[in-house]
Amino acid sequence: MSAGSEGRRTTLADVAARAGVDRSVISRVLSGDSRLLIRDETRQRVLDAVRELGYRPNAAARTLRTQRTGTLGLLIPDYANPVYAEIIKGAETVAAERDCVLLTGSADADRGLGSYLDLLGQGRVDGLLLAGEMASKEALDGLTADGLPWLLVNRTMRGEARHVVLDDERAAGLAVRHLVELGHTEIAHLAGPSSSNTAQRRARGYRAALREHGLEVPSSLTARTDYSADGGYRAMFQLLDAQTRPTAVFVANLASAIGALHALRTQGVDAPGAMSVIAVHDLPLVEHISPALTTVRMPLRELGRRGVELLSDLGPNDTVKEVVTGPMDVVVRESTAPPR
Amino acid sequence: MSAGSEGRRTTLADVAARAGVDRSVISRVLSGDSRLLIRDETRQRVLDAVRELGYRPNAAARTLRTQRTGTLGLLIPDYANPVYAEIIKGAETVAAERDCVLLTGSADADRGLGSYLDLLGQGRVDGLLLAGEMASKEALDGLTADGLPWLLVNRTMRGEARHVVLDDERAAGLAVRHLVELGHTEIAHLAGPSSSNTAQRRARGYRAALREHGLEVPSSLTARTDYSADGGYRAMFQLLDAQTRPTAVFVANLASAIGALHALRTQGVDAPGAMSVIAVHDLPLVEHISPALTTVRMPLRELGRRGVELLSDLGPNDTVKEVVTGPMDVVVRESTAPPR
DNA sequence: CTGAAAGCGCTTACAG
DNA sequence: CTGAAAGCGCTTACAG
Repeated sequence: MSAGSEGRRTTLADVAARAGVDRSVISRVLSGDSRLLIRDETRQRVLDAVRELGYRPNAAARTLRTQRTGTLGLLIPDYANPVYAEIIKGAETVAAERDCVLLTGSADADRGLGSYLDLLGQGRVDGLLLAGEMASKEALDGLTADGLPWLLVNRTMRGEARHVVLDDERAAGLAVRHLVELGHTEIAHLAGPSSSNTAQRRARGYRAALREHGLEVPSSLTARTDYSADGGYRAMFQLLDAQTRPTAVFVANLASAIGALHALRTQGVDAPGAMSVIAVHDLPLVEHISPALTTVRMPLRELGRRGVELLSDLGPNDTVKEVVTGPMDVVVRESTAPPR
Repeated sequence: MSAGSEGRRTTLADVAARAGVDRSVISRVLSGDSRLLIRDETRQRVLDAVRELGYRPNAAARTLRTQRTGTLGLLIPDYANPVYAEIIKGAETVAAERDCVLLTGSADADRGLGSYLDLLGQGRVDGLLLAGEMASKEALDGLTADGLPWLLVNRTMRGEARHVVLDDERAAGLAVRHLVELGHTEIAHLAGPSSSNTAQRRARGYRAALREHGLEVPSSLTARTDYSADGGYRAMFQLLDAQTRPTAVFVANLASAIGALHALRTQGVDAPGAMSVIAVHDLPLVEHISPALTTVRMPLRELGRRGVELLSDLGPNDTVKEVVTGPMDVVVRESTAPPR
């Protein structure tokens, strides 16, 4: 299919020669230029030549000329976190619908936003989605100064009005309500790291929901996890040592909940008999552990979708603050039950 | 830091004007051209101007000129599969070391290699890593015809000599040996999908290891999973219904093993008392489920690393077949024990 | 020691 | 209806 021997790719000039027209005509036919007046016969010759030669426009040349790359960047902290897997999927789907490439990369403490940007150089992406905690305010202002649109995904930042997030307060509220409706009054929170934006919002939602239901909010009922299973394991031990032991715990993420269940087993505390457990986020796996975990399912794909949609229409100096309103529901399984 | 008001980015011409030299001099200073003879004083003026203006080369222009993008593509079937998360991490690390961007994307039944390539257009990547089963032989030959180097990662393909894989046969052998050393003689296999390359190699390794230890290889002791937890759950039920119930099972991947443990609980079969379970791959999570899963830890990061290393040095017509020789070991936890 | 010039492959305003 | 020309921002062989 491709022209002759490998080595040189087909360019517009090749197609033009074959179709017997100027390069510019090929370009306009392919871009669907409406102001182009062309005989059907000529158009057909052009399209045939394109097909026969397997022509595909050179991305670098097009970008250099148009100053648009057709690429968006997505920076995440960790591929191993299934939360980001879902966000990526949603984002890729919309990007593909819009004939746009999504360039996903990871950054962490070692390799932060700065090193990612060094790699990207200038003009590799038309905009940047930043999911997670790795970007400093200075770095973001640097992006703005460079004229590169960016958008925070799944986090907010003081003094920056460019984010799309989920309703983490509401998720916490749903979890607490589920536990209250089961009859629980001593409801603990296994909170994520205080530096994490989602953790802050889930903790805030937890406290608000307790108050709303007329319950006290003793600080002894909150323990911290770093969002890992190990962290959840250790934090659950803390809760079990508290003055008054809770009968239920709202856990800020899945991995911590799995660690928490482990701690309960270790200590011979029956779940859900002596301790109900509900966590934010859902995965097929949690149906298969014991007890199967009750969760609050979050619209993560929708979050990724909206991220790309908003970023596509965002100028470098625009602002946007959006809370995704996708479906969010409590998936009741075995790990929650009335207190006994 | 960036020059003046946002809108136009700094180009070589801006830097040249500031430093009072020709654009070509700036370019050669930055690229470290050894044949460039330049006074220290001039060099310093150039570097100062670069720094003061925050100049970064335009990627598209450089690519158009050099025909190199400094970008490698990595195509995976599914971000939610932690196996690929590890491969990506290894690949990104090496790519960053080599000042190269890794563009990761996913393709599946709906959006296959073809649509990914359509998005990439021409000249977006210097090479392509393909991890998983989504590429047909025709598509690969198309890449070769286009002069684009590619490499299969974690899979082989008949008639194509361009892959880097793990030693799945050896992993299966280690698992079987662990079970044999515990005293098991009725060892089943919960195999991955017959279409999957890794699944085939693990199944082959399983059979070879049984024979090596002088054990029979009855086909009734193999059941199929689609690599999901649900699949493992269903497949375990099949094994439990077999004529002679095995005392141990070697499971082809983690998710299936978690489903299999669930099936055992459901049927009241004690693990490891009545059934030992060992699976390929390892994750922090499996330490926290009950029973904590015995696994064969695979050098997935090393696989990603080698993928990028090999691809970087690969011409479009070269061949390479490599088995990664990273550390691979049995992590003994609670799910395996002597038969009772 | 440094500069002028060509050209990578496109797109698009303009000319006829 | 179609073509000629300029120019996006680099790199590099060549000239002096």
